[in-house]
This record gives sequence, structure tokens and C-alpha cells, in this order.
Amino acid sequence: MDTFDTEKEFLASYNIHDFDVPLCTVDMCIFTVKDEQLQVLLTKRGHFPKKNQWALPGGFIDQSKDKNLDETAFRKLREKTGVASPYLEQVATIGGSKRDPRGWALTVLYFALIPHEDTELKVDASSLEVSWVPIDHAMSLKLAFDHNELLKLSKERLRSKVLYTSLPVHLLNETFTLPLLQKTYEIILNTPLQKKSFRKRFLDAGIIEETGEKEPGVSKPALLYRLVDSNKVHVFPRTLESAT
Amino acid sequence: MDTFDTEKEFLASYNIHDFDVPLCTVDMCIFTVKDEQLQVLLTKRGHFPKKNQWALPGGFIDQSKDKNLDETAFRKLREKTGVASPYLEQVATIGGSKRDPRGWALTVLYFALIPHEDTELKVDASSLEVSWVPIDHAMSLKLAFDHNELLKLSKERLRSKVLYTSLPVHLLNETFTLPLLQKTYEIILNTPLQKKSFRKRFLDAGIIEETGEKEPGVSKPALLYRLVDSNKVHVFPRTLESAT
DNA sequence: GAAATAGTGTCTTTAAGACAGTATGGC
DNA sequence: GCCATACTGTCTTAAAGACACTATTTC
Repeated sequence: MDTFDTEKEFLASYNIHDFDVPLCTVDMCIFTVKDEQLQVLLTKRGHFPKKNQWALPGGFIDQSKDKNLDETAFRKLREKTGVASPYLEQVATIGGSKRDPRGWALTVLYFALIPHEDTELKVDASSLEVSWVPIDHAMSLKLAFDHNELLKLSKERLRSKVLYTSLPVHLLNETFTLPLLQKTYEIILNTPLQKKSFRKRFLDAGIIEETGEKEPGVSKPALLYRLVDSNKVHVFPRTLESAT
Repeated sequence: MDTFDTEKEFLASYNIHDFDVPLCTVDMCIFTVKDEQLQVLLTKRGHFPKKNQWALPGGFIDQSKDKNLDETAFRKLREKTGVASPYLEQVATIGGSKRDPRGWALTVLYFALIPHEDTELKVDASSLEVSWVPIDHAMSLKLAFDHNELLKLSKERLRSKVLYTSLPVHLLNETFTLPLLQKTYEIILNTPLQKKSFRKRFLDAGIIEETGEKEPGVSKPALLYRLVDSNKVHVFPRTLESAT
């Protein structure tokens, strides 16, 4: 070892294929709220392995297209949904010898939040079908690889962060009403919330502002709000007391 | 594509070396509190690339030894410190084309918390030196690869979780006093805390119990406590109001 | 005016911050 | 008894929960 005098010499002789390398992918848990339900995007796999099984969308890093990991995730999301500006967050990285029949495999799991109105589902070459699936139903399916586990991790991360952050805003359109936002929280947490404290929480935080418009509806119109800074996630000083 | 009729046929012809694969490593940010300072373990690299530079300990997945990613992290920690039961948590996974001269490289970053009394630093084949370095000093060094960035991420994750969890308990021995625990929080957060609320927080949470022993000292001895469940991290309902 | 939904007033509860006071050990 | 440090009492403050109340729109 280290028969090299300089880093340049070392690099000239280095070949990654001399080593055992794990299979390496990015998988996405893409969430939206649609028909008063939290839903996740699933694809039916078009190729081996696990051909014809439902799975989370994902795939390999493209070393020529992706300058970094986040770009891989953005690309996957765009390929399936056409959405360009989601909320995106890493959940975890799972690796092991048993999770993929091809060998030691590692996947970087992301979750994305998008307003479902923005999406136009695309069946690309790698999938036979692409569909929104209500989360409880998705969990009851037998997904490919360890994707049931990945989905569970993502759902738990989402639920726990919803208790103390402004994340669900990213499931709505750019302008939204407070009653709709509260409803979105309630759907994700599966529990009713107090109107008064919910409104106070957001209004005191100074993270939203009135647009001046109102949402017309069947009764009294609600004020429309937008985020003051659409890239910032607000962390509240206390968690909601939510039942499970 | 898909000239295969069965998954078995597909797998028989699959060879990972037919594809562009990223370099894949695990890096560790190992924290302890020693001499009233938050310190991190650094190693001076013994091999190319970045030979002779200080870096976070880390290395490749060993497909024969490591059944999953966490085992790689545990193994790395054991190799450097001899510690077998740390608190271990994934921070993030960073990947990109520019971070390693060998090519597109991905690293799974973990942080570990250990009581420094347990450690026996080991200079193994891969490093010339291994040392605890106070965090501020470590950040001022020019570390190998993007390890300054990895260190910053880990430090921020630690600081933010210390505000609402019981994490720092894992920096202490199995039995500890509340004044020492408070001191540990204050060192990490770099701010004094209120004694009364700090004690109430822990005692009301029901996560620690008296051992019946006392810590002898220069004045009134403090009661010794231990964790009721040493594997559980407690999440408090509110964050501490800490200045930066 | 009735129905429906948006939004407010106000009281309670919980847990943190501030800070002064008491307790208990070594010497 | 004195010092140092551990521990407690008690008041204040911030933000959530409960829930009844008022406001504004469509019909």
C-alpha cells in the first residue's frame, strides 16, 4: 500500500471497479393532499427486478446529469410529476445486503410535498403506471423491495414535523386560506385542532401575509394568505398536542 | 431492454460493474464533552487522497462485515475509539461530482455521542494520528474533502436537537448528577440555563431515576441519577430559549 | 331571516424563565 | 461557623387548549 509518492500518481492508478461497491439509488416519497386524504405517488415497475410491482419512484444517480444528490431527487420528481419547485427533504439513507436481489444496496430516501393541482403524472419508460394512492391504502399494499418500510419512515417523519413546523403549507397553492391550512394539518395528523390557537400560531409567527384577496365560497369568504418567504420552514416553539 | 422473461434470468446477467457507480463512504462526527468543551474526533489521514490532512474518521462499507449501514458506522467508531455502545444518528447524505478527486462521491454522515472516559483512541493503519479537538478549533482547520461542511452540519444538528431532547445524557457516564447534566447542556449551547426549570424538565419527564447514591465533592453532594430506559431519546414539548 | 362558514374574546392550563431563599456537605 | 454547591418556593410569562361568541356571505 501507498507505493505512491504523490496524490496525482495515486489518482492515475485508481479505478473504482477494482472494489466492491454497493448499488446506489435515490427513492422518493412524494406526498400530496387530495380528496381530503394524504396521498403518496406510486409507480408500477416496468423492468426487472420487481417488474410489475408497485414501488416508490426512484432510480440511479446519473453522473453526467446530476451534479449532486439533490439534483437527482429533483430530476426524479420532475420526470414523474412535472413539478419543478417542491418542498424536498432527506429522510434517511438505508443500506444493507438483503434489501435488493442484485447485491448490497443503498438508497437515499427523500420526501417531497407538492400541491396536487400542479401535477401531471407521467408514465415514462421505467414504469407501467403512475398513480396517487391514499397513504393507508399504500401501506396495506405489498410494495417492492423494502419500500413499505421507507414509506413508513417518511410518513412518521412527516407527521412528527407537522407537529412543530409550517411544512403543510407546501401542500397548498401559493395562496391559501387559514381554514384550508388547518384542514390540511388535521388530515395529516388525523385529529381536529383548535381554530383559535391554530390561527394565532400562524399569525403571531409572522411567516404569512394577507394577499388582500378573498376566497369566494358557499358562505363567508376567507382571507387569502401567502408565505412571506416561500423557502423558509418555520419552527414553532411548541408542538401541537395531537392524539395518535 | 427487458429481453428477459424472468427475474432470475435478469439477475444472472446483471453486473454492477457495467454501470457508472459513485464512490460510497460513511463518515463520522464523534462528539464528546471534555475539559468543559465540546470536542470532536479527528484523524490525520495516512493514505491518499488527502494524505496527511486532518479529516473526520470514516471509510468504505465492507460488504462482508457490514450487514447494513449502521453496522458500518458502529464498526468505524469501534476501530477509532473502542466504544461499543454510543448514541448514533444519521445526519445527512451528501453526494456530488466535485467533492472527491476520485470521482462522483457519496458519503453517509453520522454523528455519535460518547462519554470521553470510555474512549481509548487507536491509531490504526489508515491514520497517522487520532485526537480530540475542541469544536471551534476543528472548524478553523482546513479539513480534507468537504469535511468542514460535514462538521458544520453535524454541529448544527446537535445544537438544535439539544434544545428539545435529552441527547446530552449520552455524553455522560451511566450515572450522572443534574448539575453536571445542566453544565453539559450549557457547554453545547454556549449559554447559561435556569437551574429550576432545567431540573423540573428532567424530573417531570420521568426519564431518569435516582440511583440512591450521591456524588461526593467539595461541598454538598449531588444525587446521582440514571436513565430509566437507556435507549430512548426523550423529546420535550417545548424548546429551551437559548441565545446563540 | 336562516344556514354556513370565518373569525374573535376570554378563561384555563402547561411548562419555561427569573430569582431569591433554604439545605447540607467539607473544612 | 463559613464557604461552596445542591436544591426549593414562588411569581411571572408565553403559547396552547376549550369553547362560547360575533361577523359576513349566499340563498
